[in-house]
Formats: sequence, C-alpha cells, structure tokens
Amino acid sequence: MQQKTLSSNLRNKKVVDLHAAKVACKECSLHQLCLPRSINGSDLEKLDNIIERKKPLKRNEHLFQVGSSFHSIYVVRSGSLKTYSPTVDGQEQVTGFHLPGELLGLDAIGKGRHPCAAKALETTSVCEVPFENLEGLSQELPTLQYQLLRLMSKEIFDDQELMLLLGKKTAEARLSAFLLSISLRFKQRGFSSIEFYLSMSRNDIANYLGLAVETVSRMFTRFQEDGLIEAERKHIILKDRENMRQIAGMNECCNETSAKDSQQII
Amino acid sequence: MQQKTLSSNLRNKKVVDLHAAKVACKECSLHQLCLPRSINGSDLEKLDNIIERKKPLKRNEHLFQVGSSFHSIYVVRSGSLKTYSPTVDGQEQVTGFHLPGELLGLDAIGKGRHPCAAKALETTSVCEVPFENLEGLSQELPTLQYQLLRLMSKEIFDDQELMLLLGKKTAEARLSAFLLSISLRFKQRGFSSIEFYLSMSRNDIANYLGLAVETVSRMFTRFQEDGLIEAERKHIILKDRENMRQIAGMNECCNETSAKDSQQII
DNA sequence: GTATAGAATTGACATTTATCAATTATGACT
DNA sequence: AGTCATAATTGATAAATGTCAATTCTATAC
Repeated sequence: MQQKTLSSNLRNKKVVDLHAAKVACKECSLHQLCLPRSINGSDLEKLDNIIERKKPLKRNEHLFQVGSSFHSIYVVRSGSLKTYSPTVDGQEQVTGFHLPGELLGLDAIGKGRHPCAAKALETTSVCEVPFENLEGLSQELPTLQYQLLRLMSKEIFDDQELMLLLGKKTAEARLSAFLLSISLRFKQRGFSSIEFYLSMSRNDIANYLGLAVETVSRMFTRFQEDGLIEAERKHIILKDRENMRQIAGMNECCNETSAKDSQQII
Repeated sequence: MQQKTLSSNLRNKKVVDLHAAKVACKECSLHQLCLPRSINGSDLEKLDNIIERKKPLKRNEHLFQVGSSFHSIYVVRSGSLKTYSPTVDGQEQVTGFHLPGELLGLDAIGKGRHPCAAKALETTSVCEVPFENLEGLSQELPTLQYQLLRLMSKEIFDDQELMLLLGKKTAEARLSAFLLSISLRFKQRGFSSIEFYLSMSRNDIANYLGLAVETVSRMFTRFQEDGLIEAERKHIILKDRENMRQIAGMNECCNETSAKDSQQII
C-alpha cells in the first residue's frame, strides 16, 4: 500500500540496503523478539554465523513451493506471508499467516519436503536458518535445542486451538478469534494491538477460517454495526475487545497474559 | 466388548502380567514400531534405561489431567486413549485419539503443562519417557534428537490435515477421512486395515470431527446403505476404500504409501 | 434373568452458512 | 485521469447440519 510514489520506492530501497548490510542478529531490529533471553553473547555469535539473510520478496512471490525440498526454516523480519497447500479439487487451503518474528517451515522437517507453499502478502523480508547447521549447533547449545522443541510444541498447541475453532465455533466466533489473535501477535511485536492493517484479503481470511468470503464480509459488517470494530477494508480498529473475547468463546489460556512469550524465535 | 466371560478376564490378566514383567524395549512387542531403525544396540540400551513402564490404565482413567505439569511424553503400548481439552462452556473438545505405537504429550513441551487431558478408552498400557532424560540423551544421540524433531513436525503436519478437514469438508468427507485414518494407523501396527473395532464412542467421534452425534450416526447409516462399510456398533468393516478416498477428497499425500513410516516412536 | 442407565439411532424441524447473482469499490496500469 | 481486473459487499435462495424429542439397543449391575 505504500509503493505508488517515489518516496515509497526509496523506502523499498532501504529494505534492500538492510539486506546488503548483512546486519548481525545483535543489531537486528527484531533482536529482542527474535532471540531467547537465555542465549548469551558468544552463543549468539555462533547462531548469527549460520543465519542467512535473503533478498526481500515482493507481493505474491513465493518463499518456497509445495513439495520443494526442505533445508531451512525461516523467520519473518518484516512484512507477512501466508502458507497454503493445494487440495484435491485444485483449490488452495490457507494454513496460516506469518507476521514479523514468526516462523515458517517447521512442518517440513518430518518428510524433508514442504507440505505447503509460502507466499508473500506484501513486500517481505525473512531470515533463513539452514536446518542442518541449526541441528548441529543445537548439539552444542542445549538451550537452543530446547527452544526449538518449545517452538514446535507451541505450534502443535496453536494448531489444536485452531482445530477447536474450525470444528466447534460459529462464523462470528471464528472471525472474532481471528482478529484477537492478530491483535495479540501485533502486540507481542510492539505494534498497536487495537489498530492495524490486515495484509491478507477477505478471501484468505475466509479460506483460513473455513468460511465463504461472503460470510466473512457479512461478519465484518455486523461487527461494525454492533460497535465491536471499525473497519475500512484492511484497516481495522478494535473497539471492544472484552466483548469480542466473549463472542470468540475464549478461555483464559488464550488471553494476552498467558501467551506473552510465545513464538520467540530460535 | 470381550470381558463378559472368564476367558476374557484371563486375557485382561495377561496384560497386567505383561506389565509386571517389565519387558525391555528390545523384547517389547512394539519394538519395530517403537524404535527407529537408525538406533543401534548400545544406543538402544541407553534409551531403554530411561523408559519407565507404568501400571495399565482402566477404561476412563486419566493418564494426565489438563494443566498438570509436564515431565514425560508417553507411548501407547496397548489399548487406546483420547486427548481432550475443556472449552469455555464446560464442554470438552476431543483433540485426538492415540492408538498403540503412537505418542502423547508433545504439545506440553512449550508451556511445561499439559494443555489437554488424556483418558483411556479401554484398558491401556503406556511407556513413560521422562523428558529431561530424553533431552539429555538426545545431546548424546543426534539421531534421537532428529527423530524427536521429526515426530513433532509430523504432528504439526497432521494437525494441518485435520484443520483442512474441519474447515472445508462435508460431514461425509470427515467421517470417511476419519475411518481411513484409523484404518491406516491399524495397518501400520500390523493389524487389519479393513476390519477393526473403534474404541471410541460415536460421541467422541462427533466431537473430534466437529459434528453432532446425530450427524455421525446418520453418516454411518448412509455409508452402510451405500455399501461403503459394514458397521455393527464399534465393529467396522471397510468394503470400498477406493470410493471412500474419493468421498474423503484425499490427495495423494494421505494415501497408504506415503504415510507408511509415520508416528515411529522415539 | 431383569432392571437400568447410557449409547446409538431415527424423525421432524430450525438455524446457520454456502451458493448464486448482481452491484459497488479499489488498486494497478496505461 | 480513465480503464480494467479484482476484491468486497449485499441480497435472495438453497443446502447442510444442528437441535429437540422419541425410541431402540447395549452393557452393566443386581
């Protein structure tokens, strides 16, 4: 949404520069989020050595395709991506959205191939962590090994939450839970949790939540009528999160306090 | 279903004896399934040393409760369990069924507490693997570390499959996929893949699949009318798996060949 | 064997959400 | 600025599934 003027081109340029500069993890703007507190200085250097920074992806470019062989996991530095897998009938199933500081690729370790594709929703920059190196390094650094297990466990847990959502909740509960989830994840990265831009289309949201686009659209409208949110396309302001939590049917384990340190990266 | 005669009591007795015997992993009937081919003899002994065998659970007994602190992962030796978590409205959400050779507890690593409870669906015997030991041991045995990551990755992948099922599929596709999944998992353990007993109730199935019991019941009836299965309560015979795969809308990645070595333990 | 509680099935009806169709809005490109 | 393709919204209708209620079946206890 920011690339129609010259100044925005400059901004894009800057992202590229950031890449070229090969900033170390220490200086990375996501440093605090991106690294567990438990890793100390020298360990951090070791970790830094194995991390590769890639050229930013433009909107709709793929980070990896379905079935491509697995050698790295990725961390989002800026921007966002969706992961999706093809279904029999040629459709796609959106399996997740990935915001800054979040991981992709853990589901590929098992089979050595990516079971889903990852596509940038906007200009997006990621760190690549070659798995072989990571595995080797985690032999030396027990903390790292534990962090890795912890992250994967977190992902299993999150997926179960989502299964609950998909299996048992109404359309309004699903959308409500979705918005709160995004809100929380932004908050964890230091962004506003009450006002944000959704980088994904209504179609992607609907797909992810197992609903028809039309239903999602109607729910957005209803939420506005009910004063729960203000929404202008992708620009969202949450007006009544307490009520939304009720609607989402969330239990304590999903509120802000408990999830505070989730998705810490490597 | 087999405990109304004296002979069946004897059979139950035998399970208990099996426990008392404290058989080593090497002699465990699940040996091949339970251990990766890549671990050699001496490594196997090390692994065996940290595994504890527990007293079998009776039907409806809990292996662990929601929120209980995590110290072990478990492998089903015989019998079966369901995992479930409470929802806000006091209901329960069944998150999975666990057949012999399959794992429980990986979702607890992240927070150090079990996010769900595990209850035996029948007389059930499990191996307990203390996580701290496992973690330490996997420093020494890189293969073990990789197996652990691989298993967790598999679980993430499987959950995503289920999400697809819950989000996009009709009731008949869900039940069809469920039966084929059970069938496959039995096959992987050397049991018949076309005739088996379901240890879980229709209620549990419905809950797991995000459907009403009545819907599940009707689908069982319809499947019989259509000649897809023969079903007498929990006793199921699959008559036309090819057709069921069509109905389930399964893509190649879910068929028998590709999933053959899934859920190998530790 | 009989009684009883829970599980499973079946039918009637209500509700939710998907589908189809039409319209409007937005963003990208010339 | 104007055009076009795509995304988003809205309305009308249909289909799938949930809910409620009644009945039958099964397993367990007595």
